[in-house]
Amino acid sequence: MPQLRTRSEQLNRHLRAAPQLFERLRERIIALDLPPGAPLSRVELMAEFGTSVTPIRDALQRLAEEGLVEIYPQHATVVSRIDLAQAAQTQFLRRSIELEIAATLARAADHATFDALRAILARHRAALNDLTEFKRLDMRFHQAMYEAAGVPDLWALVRSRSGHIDRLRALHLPIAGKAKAILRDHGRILDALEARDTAAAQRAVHEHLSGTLTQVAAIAKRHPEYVRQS
Amino acid sequence: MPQLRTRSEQLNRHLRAAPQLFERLRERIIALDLPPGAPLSRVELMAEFGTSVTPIRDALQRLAEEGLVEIYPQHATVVSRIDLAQAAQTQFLRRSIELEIAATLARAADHATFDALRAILARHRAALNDLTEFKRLDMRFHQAMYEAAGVPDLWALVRSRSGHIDRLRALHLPIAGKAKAILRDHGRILDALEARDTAAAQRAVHEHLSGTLTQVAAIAKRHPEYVRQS
DNA sequence: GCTGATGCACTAATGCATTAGCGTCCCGAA
DNA sequence: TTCGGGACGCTAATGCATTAGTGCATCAGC
Repeated sequence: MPQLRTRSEQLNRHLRAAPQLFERLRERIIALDLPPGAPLSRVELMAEFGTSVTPIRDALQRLAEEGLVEIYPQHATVVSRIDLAQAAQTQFLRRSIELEIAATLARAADHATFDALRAILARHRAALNDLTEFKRLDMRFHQAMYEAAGVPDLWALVRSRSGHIDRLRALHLPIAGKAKAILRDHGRILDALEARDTAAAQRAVHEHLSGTLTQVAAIAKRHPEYVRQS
Repeated sequence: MPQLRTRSEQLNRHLRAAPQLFERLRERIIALDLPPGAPLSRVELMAEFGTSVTPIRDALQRLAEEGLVEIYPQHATVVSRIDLAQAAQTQFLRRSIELEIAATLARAADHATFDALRAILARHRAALNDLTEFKRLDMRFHQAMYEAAGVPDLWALVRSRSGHIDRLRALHLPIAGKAKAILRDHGRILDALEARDTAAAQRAVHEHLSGTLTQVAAIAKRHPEYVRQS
């Protein structure tokens, strides 16, 4: 993780062009506002953001490292198609980490940790009808487990690799009862952790993270132009 | 993972300046040829590699994303100190993934996979006295497991995050019998996988990956100037 | 008269703008 | 169907603006 060293760097970070461009483009790609296959013309981006090519190049290179854009040197830069293999590997990654986090917390988490997680879960339950807040607290719950297990950077890692999965989620149809299932899963995980039952906690994590990508086949058929043929 | 699209890109990739600079600098940092704290002056690098600042800037930014250099804007760019917290998190990451890989392979690997792993292990045993080949085959064994489990990109991910650990390894004293312990561990893992004994395979993986960072405290005391004070 | 602090100017290094060079793809003609 | 020319746009080079750190000079206080 690049840390912020000086006070002025903290102030300037949001003034620097390239990171801002990266974030804004990333959001638009993940929201499918920039759909897979869309060309990313540097001259258009120059006009839109009022910068020169250098910050744009930097942002596009970072996006390419996350797999969200593909740069064909000397030819073009386009939004990448959704790579189901990459999405599956990221899901494997996340499941691996969170299973191990569950084992760690079941063994060694203290009361303050459980209190913090319960507090998040309570707020999460209260946000059942506020979709953006619900999503935020969903992530917050997982992030808190990463931090409690001493691996906060791995949360950032998983997030940074989730571009393809996030785009699949954006194509998901809203499923009735999905939110309640999430709350139920989080509650089960927490109960098992507090009971120091490693196996139960891992089962709950496994189940929680297995349901996410059930519709992929249907999505791939509904939007073949969005999915990489491989 | 950025994939190579066109034939000529594959050819030119090794001609492009920035990736070459990145690789060479990375090797020198990991080998401690460029020790923590060493300044990376653009003008010196320009003179040394015969390019302009743009490829150098690209390479340094990629190194910064991997945590191997720290860029203080308008001031300096230096090789980062070894971050023990980051190293521990990377080790957690690797252990998490390989435990899950072990579960996957114990459940579903076929004979061809085991044959391939046994072949690598045999060559590995034969390379007991060739250090560089031994290290190469060590990595090859793990990489083969990632590939067999269907997550080849996660191997690249772990590798790319291993900079701090690799530098710790470079400071390790050679331990008598270390190589034989590695071979024994790999053999145990493979035996358990072939016996479809998930628990035993995971125990073997856990033990194999636990011994790596035993000397950290001693190293931090021997080379305090190399380690980030946190 | 001496010591310490404050302020200003200078140096150095990065981010960004601008420009040149060159490879790739497309399209039309043979 | 194949080959060549041209447009497109990505990489690299060069120059400029901004900013952090440093050192010296000046001034106030003892």
